[in-house]
Amino acid sequence: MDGRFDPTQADRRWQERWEDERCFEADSSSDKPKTYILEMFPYPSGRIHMGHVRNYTMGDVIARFRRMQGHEVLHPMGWDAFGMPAENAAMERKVHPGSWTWANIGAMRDQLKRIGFALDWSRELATCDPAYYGHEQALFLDLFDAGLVYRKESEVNWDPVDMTVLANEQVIDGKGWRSGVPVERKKLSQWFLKITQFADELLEGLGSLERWPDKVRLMQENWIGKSRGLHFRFALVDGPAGIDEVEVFTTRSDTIFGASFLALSASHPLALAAAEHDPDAAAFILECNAGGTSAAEVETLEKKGFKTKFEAKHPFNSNLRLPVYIANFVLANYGTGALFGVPGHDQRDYEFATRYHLSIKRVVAQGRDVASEPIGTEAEGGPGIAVNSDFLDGLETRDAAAEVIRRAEEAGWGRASTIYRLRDWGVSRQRYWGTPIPFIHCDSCGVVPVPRDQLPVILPEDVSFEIPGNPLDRHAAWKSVNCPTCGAAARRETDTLDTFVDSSWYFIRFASQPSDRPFDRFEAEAWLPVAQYIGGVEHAILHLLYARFWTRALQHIGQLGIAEPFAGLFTQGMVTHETYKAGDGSWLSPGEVRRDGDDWVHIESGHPVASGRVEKMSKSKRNTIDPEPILAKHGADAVRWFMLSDSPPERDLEWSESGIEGAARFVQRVWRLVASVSGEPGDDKDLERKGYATIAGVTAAIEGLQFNKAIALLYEFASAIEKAPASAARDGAVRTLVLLVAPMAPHIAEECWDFLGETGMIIDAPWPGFDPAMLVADEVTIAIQVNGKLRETLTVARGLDRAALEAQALALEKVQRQLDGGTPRKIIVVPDRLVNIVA
RNA sequence: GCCCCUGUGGCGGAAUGGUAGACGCGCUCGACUCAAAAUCGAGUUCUGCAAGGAGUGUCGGUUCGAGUCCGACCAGGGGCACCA
Repeated sequence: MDGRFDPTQADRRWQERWEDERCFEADSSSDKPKTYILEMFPYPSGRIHMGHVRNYTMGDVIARFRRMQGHEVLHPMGWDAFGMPAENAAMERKVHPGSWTWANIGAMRDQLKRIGFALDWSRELATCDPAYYGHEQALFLDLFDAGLVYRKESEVNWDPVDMTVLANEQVIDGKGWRSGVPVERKKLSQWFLKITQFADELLEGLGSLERWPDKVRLMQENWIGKSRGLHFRFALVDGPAGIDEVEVFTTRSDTIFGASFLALSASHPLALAAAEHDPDAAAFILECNAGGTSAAEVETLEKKGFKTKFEAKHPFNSNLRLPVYIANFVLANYGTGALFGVPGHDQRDYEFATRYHLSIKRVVAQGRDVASEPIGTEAEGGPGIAVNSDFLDGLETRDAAAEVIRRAEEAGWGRASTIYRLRDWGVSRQRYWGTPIPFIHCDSCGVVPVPRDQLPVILPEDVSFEIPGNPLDRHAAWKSVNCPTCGAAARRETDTLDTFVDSSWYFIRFASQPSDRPFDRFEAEAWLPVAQYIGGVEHAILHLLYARFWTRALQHIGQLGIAEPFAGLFTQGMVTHETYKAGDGSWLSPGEVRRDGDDWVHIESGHPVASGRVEKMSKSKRNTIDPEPILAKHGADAVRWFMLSDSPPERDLEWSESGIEGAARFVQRVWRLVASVSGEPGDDKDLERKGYATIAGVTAAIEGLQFNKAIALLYEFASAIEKAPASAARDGAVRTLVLLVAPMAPHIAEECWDFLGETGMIIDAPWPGFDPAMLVADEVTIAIQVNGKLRETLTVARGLDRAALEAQALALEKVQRQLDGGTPRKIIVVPDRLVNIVA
C-alpha cells in the first residue's frame, strides 16, 4: 500500500462496483424494515451546484447508515424537469425545451454519480416524461371526478413578463417570483384544486409532524391562517334591487357596539350596484383596481373610501344607522369582502375614520382606562373589558364575543364560523413546458375530460418560441380535436399545470411505478411515509403544503392510505461564499481574485477589489464554486466530509478552500491509520471505552442529523487511536473508525475495508454496536468549586461516596486558600461530578 | 405592524442547570528535510511576570451553581403582511 490514498482511482472503482452489482436498488418485497430517505429532487438547470451536493450528502449519510443498521432503504433520485428556464433557454438559444432539459439531466446525472451517492437509479424519473405526466393527468382527472378540481373565472395574478398566471404563493412582495416584475390583475378562466376543503385537516395534521422543524410548522400554520369569529348580516335601509343586506365577518364580535361604518371591497356586489347609477362610484372602483399590490405601494397607500347612498342598520339597535363605504383596503377574497369598521380598536379603521370624520368610540377598556376616556392617537387593539356596549358591559373580550355570537345565532342574523387565509390552488399556467391539462372545450358540451384511454395528452414537439405567449395556444393542429362526447370539432385546453403539481406526488411514484397506473397502492404504502425528507427551507410553504394536500386528496378518494407524506423533515442551510466587487461595481468570481495581505486584488488587472458580504452562492453575484474541479482535485469523500463538518446542517455553510483541504487531510489520515494496523496482541481498555463512546455518540448524532458533531467525535477518536500503542485493541479501533466513517466517506471506507481483509463491501457491513456498561469509566474527574467557581479538579474512583469526596475536596490547598481559615457554610456534593463549597 | 429564530475566541462552532471554548480552520513555536510539500509534537479566550482576575450581546432575577431557566432591553436574520 502506497503512502497516499488516491481518490481519483478509488472513487471510480467503487462507484462502478456499486452500480454493476446494483447495490442500491430497493427491494419492495424485502422482509427487512423499510426506510424511505428522500431529498427534494433538483430542477435540471444544467449543472450540480454546492447546494445540491450538501443536500444530497446529508440524505446519503442517513441512507447508508440505515442500510448498515439492517434496513431496506429506498433512496431515489429524479428530475423536477418542467418549468420556465427551459422555455427561456429555448427562446435564447433556439433549442427545444425538451432537448435542453434532457441534455441537462444527462450531465447532472453523471455529476451526481461521481459524488458516490447510494441512489437507486433504476427508479429515476423526470416529470417531463410522458410516462410520468400521463399518470399525473390521470390523477388530475380522478380528483376532478371527486369534485376536488374546478374551473372558475377569477381575478388572477398575471406576470406580464413570463406571460402567465401565478399562484398567490408565487407572488412575493407583489412581484412574480421568477420575473421579479410587479404582478398585474387580470380576469381569466382558471383551473383550481380545492385545497381549502382540507384547510382544517392540513392544520390539524401539523400537530402529528413531530419530526418537522417548529419553524416550518409555524409558517404553514400562519399560511393557512385559521380565524374563528362571527358571520353576520347588516340589513340595508333602501338597498338596491335584490340586495337587502350585507354580510360581514369579524373575529371581534365583542366590539360590535363600536361600529361606525361598513366598508365594501371594490368588487362587492353592492359596490357594483352602487356604481350602476353613480359614475363617481364607478370611477372610484376603477381607481381601486388600478392600484398595485406591491408591499411598498400597499404600505404607503392611503385608506380611501367612497360613501355610497346606502345605510345599514345596527343589528342590536335598528335606530342606529351606519354609512356604507366602498374602500380600497377591503380585500375581495378574504371573509365576505365586506367589513364593519371599529375605529376605536382597529388601527386601519381608525385611519379611515379620521380621514372621513366618523365617530371613534371606546367599547373596550384596558387597565386603568375608564369608559369615558376617549381613544387617543392610535386604536387600542388588545383585549380588555367591554364598555359602552349595552348588555356586554363588564364582560371580558372573549366572553363578550361569545355572548354576541350567542345572541346573533338565537336571533338568526348571524352564525359562529371559521375562515381561512388559505385560498384554493390555481394550477393553470399559460406555458408550453408543463403537463397539459387533460380537458377539451366543446361549444355544445362544455368542458369535457379527455377519456382515460387517450392519455397521456402529449406535448407537441413542433413549437416555436419566436413570439411571447403560449405556443400551445398557437398550435392549430394540436389544439383541434373532436369532442369525446358529441364528436364535433372542439379545442384542447392549452393551459398546462403548475410545476408544483408535478412535485406533489413524485415521492409516491418513486415508491411504486407500474406502467399502467400512477402507482400501486400497497407497494407505495410499504415505503411511505418518507422517513426523512431533506431540502431547502424555501419550500417550507409552497411545495410542502401542496404535497401534503395532494397526499390527503388521494387518501380522500381512497387511492392511498397515507395522510402525511413526510414523517421527518429537515431543512438544510445554504452554501455561501464571500462576494467580490471590482471598482466599476461588477461582481468578480472567486477565481478572479487573490488575497494580498488583508485585502483582495483582481488577478488580471492588479486593481483592488472590495470583498462583500457572505451570501448564498448565486450566478448573479458570481460567488459560486463549481463542485466539478473540487471533486477532481480532492475526491468525493473530501467534498462530502467538508459538506458535513463545521456548520450545523440547518445553518449556512461558508465554502472555504482551507475547509476542503482539512477534509482531504482527514481522508488521508484514515488511510494512514489503516496502514498502521499492526497485528500485535494486547488490549487497551481506555481506547476500547473511547471506541464505544464514539459509536454511541456518532450513532446518536447521525440519528439527530447533527453531522458536525458526528465528525468532531470521529476526529477525536482518530487522535486517540494515533496516540495509542500498538495492540489488538488498537487494530479493532481502526476497524471501528472505518465503519463509522463509511456513511460519510464511503470510497475510502471501502478501500480500507478491502485492505483490512474484510469480506464483502462495507456498505453491507453491520453498523457497530456497544454495551452501555462498557461506557462507564473506573475513574472520574470531579470539579471542585468554591462558591460555584472552579478551583481544582480531582480524579477519583467512580462511585466514591459523598463524605470521602467532601474530605478530599476540603483538604486541597487551593480550597483552603480560598476559604482563608473560614468554615464552609454549606457543601454541595454531586457524586461523580462535583463538589461545591459555599463559604 | 404581527409572529418566529439567533447572539459564545481571530473564524466555523461544542457544551442532560454542574470543569465554557470539544472538534475543525487559522496562527505561533519546535521536530523531520539541503530546502519545500506532506507529516508529527507543543501552544493558542482576554489580562497579568506570577498568584490571580475577568469572560458566552446588555441590564436585572431565580439557584449552592446560569451560555443553558425567567423578565426587560439591544443587535442580526427569517416568515407573514391592509387578513377584518
